[in-house]
Amino acid sequence: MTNKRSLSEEPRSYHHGDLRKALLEAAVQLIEARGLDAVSVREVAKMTGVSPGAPFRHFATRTALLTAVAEEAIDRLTGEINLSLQAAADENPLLQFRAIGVGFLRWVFANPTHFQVISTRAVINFEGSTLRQRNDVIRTKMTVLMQQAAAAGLLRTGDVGRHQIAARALVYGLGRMYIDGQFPSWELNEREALGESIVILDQFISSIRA
Amino acid sequence: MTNKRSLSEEPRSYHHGDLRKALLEAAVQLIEARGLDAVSVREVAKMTGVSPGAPFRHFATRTALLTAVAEEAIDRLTGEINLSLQAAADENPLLQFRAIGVGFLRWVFANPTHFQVISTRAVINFEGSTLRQRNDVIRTKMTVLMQQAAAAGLLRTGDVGRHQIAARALVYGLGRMYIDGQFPSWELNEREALGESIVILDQFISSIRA
DNA sequence: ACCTGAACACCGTTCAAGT
DNA sequence: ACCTGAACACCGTTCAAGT
Repeated sequence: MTNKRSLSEEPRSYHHGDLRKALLEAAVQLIEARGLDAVSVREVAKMTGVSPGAPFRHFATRTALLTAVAEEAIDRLTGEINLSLQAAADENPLLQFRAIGVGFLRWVFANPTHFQVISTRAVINFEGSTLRQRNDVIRTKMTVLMQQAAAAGLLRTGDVGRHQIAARALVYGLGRMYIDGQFPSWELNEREALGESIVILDQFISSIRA
Repeated sequence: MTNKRSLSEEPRSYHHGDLRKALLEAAVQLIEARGLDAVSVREVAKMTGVSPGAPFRHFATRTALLTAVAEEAIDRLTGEINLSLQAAADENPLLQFRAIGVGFLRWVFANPTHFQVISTRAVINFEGSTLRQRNDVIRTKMTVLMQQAAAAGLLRTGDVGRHQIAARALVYGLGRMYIDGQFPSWELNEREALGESIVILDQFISSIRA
């Protein structure tokens, strides 16, 4: 808040100190308030008090702006998953694997619009960013835990790699069904949705457990 | 093709005979060729050879146009599922339930952009259309089959309703992961994706079978 | 170095006027 | 009844010009 403006003047000039950051914050606000489609570079510029062309000094395209939002978002998602993993640090590998799913679901249901930004490829530049690598960190953890679970004889039958994809598709599907508005169809209101989703995950975990 | 134009004239006038249909076809072409975001009412009008305002005589908004596309799409999806169900007519309820999933996956992997139109609520008017009812037809079938499977002692433990949601979330998640470009992460190329997805579904079905 | 503000080629949507 | 074509208020993006 208190930076480069040399003296006590109104914040009316074109010095934000950190326009980049201000633009990202405005974009997040706009997503939260009016949805992903409502995010226009011009509106974000207006909210930040700069001219329509100014954001392009910091983000080459609208996609680049939203990709930056997605990178922030995936960091927070990873954080939530790590919290959940820590809380399960003393459990067996299968329950740690489950904890990843729980962390994912918690974050998605608490931050639906951020999940939308991460998961909707049309709106971000997944490859030309750090998103793939950040995603891979989580996936690698899942793989390791699944293999440990198999090695420890915790799993029933079936292919381990496919159990892993199934688990991923299950929680991803639950999250997408939520943001795609498919839960009302299933006679679940949104308040129960997270709890139900965790129960469903647990039932899946049970069904693959030895 | 041969209708209201009274005599042999160039099709240059504003009589398409069925402009509504022509607009829908153009929209589908555009989605197929350049993706959902590329669908603008103006472009669809241009492809059909009419003025920018003409489509609004048939579809009140861009959303209404895409909702009509979605209604067509869900009919084809239902058709594919029914085909799959017929092929499994002699099987037990659990395998018929599986057949719904297989039909869904087949259709999604063959028509990814149509699936995107159906599933992306932001772009269509789900409630103000017949989409919910058409969706309910399939869901009701799933519910009936699941209950029959339970009654016939075909299921292992767990809550039947939750197995049903899990199955739905699993195939929905696989479909969305596909159109969201998440399969490369899982070291699956797109050609193998359908086959793998069916194997994963089968593994899930196995895990809930008695 | 960073931002302004005009400009360009697009949008969705409306509506008087034409046939 | 159905379509045209101009108009309005928006877009994303570029770029000379200002500070």
